[in-house]
Amino acid sequence: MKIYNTLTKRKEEFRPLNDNKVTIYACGPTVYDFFHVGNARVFITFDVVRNYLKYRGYEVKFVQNFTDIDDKMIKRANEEGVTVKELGDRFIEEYFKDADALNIKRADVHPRATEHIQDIIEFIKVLIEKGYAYEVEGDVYFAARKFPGYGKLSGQNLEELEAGARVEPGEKKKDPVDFALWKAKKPGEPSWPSPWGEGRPGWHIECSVMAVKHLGETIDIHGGGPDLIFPHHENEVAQSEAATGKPFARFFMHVGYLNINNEKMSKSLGNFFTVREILKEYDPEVLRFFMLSSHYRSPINFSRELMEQSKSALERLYNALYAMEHLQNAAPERPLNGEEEEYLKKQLENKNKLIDSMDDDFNTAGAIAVLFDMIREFNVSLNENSSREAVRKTKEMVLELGGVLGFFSKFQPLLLDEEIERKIKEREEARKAKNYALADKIRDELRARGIILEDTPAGVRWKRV
RNA sequence: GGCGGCAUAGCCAAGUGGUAAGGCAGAGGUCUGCAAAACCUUUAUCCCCAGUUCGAAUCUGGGUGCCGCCUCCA
Repeated sequence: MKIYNTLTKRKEEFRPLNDNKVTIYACGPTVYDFFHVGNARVFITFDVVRNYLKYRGYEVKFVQNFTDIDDKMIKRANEEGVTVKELGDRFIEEYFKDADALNIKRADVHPRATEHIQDIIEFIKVLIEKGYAYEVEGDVYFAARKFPGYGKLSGQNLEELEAGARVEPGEKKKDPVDFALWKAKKPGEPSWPSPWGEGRPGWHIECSVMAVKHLGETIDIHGGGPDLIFPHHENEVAQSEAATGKPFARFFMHVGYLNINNEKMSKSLGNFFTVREILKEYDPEVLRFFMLSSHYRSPINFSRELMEQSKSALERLYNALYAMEHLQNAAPERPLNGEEEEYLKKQLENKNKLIDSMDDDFNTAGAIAVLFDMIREFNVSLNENSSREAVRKTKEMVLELGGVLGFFSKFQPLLLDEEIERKIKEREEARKAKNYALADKIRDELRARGIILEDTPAGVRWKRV
């Protein structure tokens, strides 16, 4: 399979470093607030990457961190009158609520920066020993110029960077392009003891340290949002490779921006949506569908109109699934006939098409299109006279492939409620007796309870809203 | 100023040399007690210009437009 690598700016054939084991580190959220739809895009993308690699037979170890100490954390904690620790605990909990709703599976490890302070200190010590970092009055900086490959990820060179770089008041860098590994304590900030005095880690160092600790010195895939390319990932590469002398990440994957009205989402523009807000109005799976209906590297525009489109499209998929469920009960149990053999062969070709799409740098948009091809094929080819076997196999296939994309989590094929079952029968009686007033009343009643009835030539069929 | 990306139907979106997938919306039709679902039909020469080629949405050059990074940001 091929993956686009930000390091080389090309699609490259992906092979893990160690036989079939894949290590992935994705930069997670800073836990000072609910996460927004832009974050969600990254999390959903990596969820699919991970699912798909597993589906293709790889053994995946996936790590996603929580940044729980930085300027934003400190600022927000002060505003809310809580400790940084309390703030982090709270929004990690909230992260999981939203992530679970979106059917984003837990990482194998969710390391927190504050739980790796000792590792961070050790790492910085190594950098100082090797001459890549220096201490100034309790701060420690990485000397970017000492690392020969600095700029290779973002395609910047030091001269250009220097022109745009700035030195914050209070910073004691020797060179504007240097960046902080350790920051001396300021009044009112949480701090930890270190060889350079009380202080806290800089932002970039945590990811290097935690990636190396949990996944090893060279990881297969590293990624995150597009704005992490520079400086975050650039700095990670420099630190890590300076310390270990080994390539840090073999593949860098960066997700495209999620824009609002074609503009980058930002708080100052007031076009900022948290997932929590969106989920009040839309099913989480609609949001996931929306995200995956474009390629992960393309910028996408978030809007209500597009959410509505996604909602309708997803519904078409679910309709087919419920139709399969219905046929699986209604269709006769008998061996496949020639036509059905042919049909399944076509569906198998579709499945391979879907895999080809995904093999090509996780082309989820292409994969979704194939899903629609599959259900059209089903709608056209199978009915209540078809072999149950053909229906069952179709359903398994669609569920399996949709599952890789994280869809169909709310597909509930069983009608568990006896009362509803009774109502459906009652309505059938009424219809036979041409008592349509009663029949429609029952249908409305059930609709209000989330069950939609559809009359088909093969009898009544139901689905959930 | 430096670096990079994008431009495909009303909307969204695949396709990166062989004659335009898929979804949403619209129109017409079939089926139907009604409704829904489904199916059928219908809607594009791919921003513009020039070039390479037997052949280009796909490659090259130029132009136009939009966006992003270079500073905390997913």
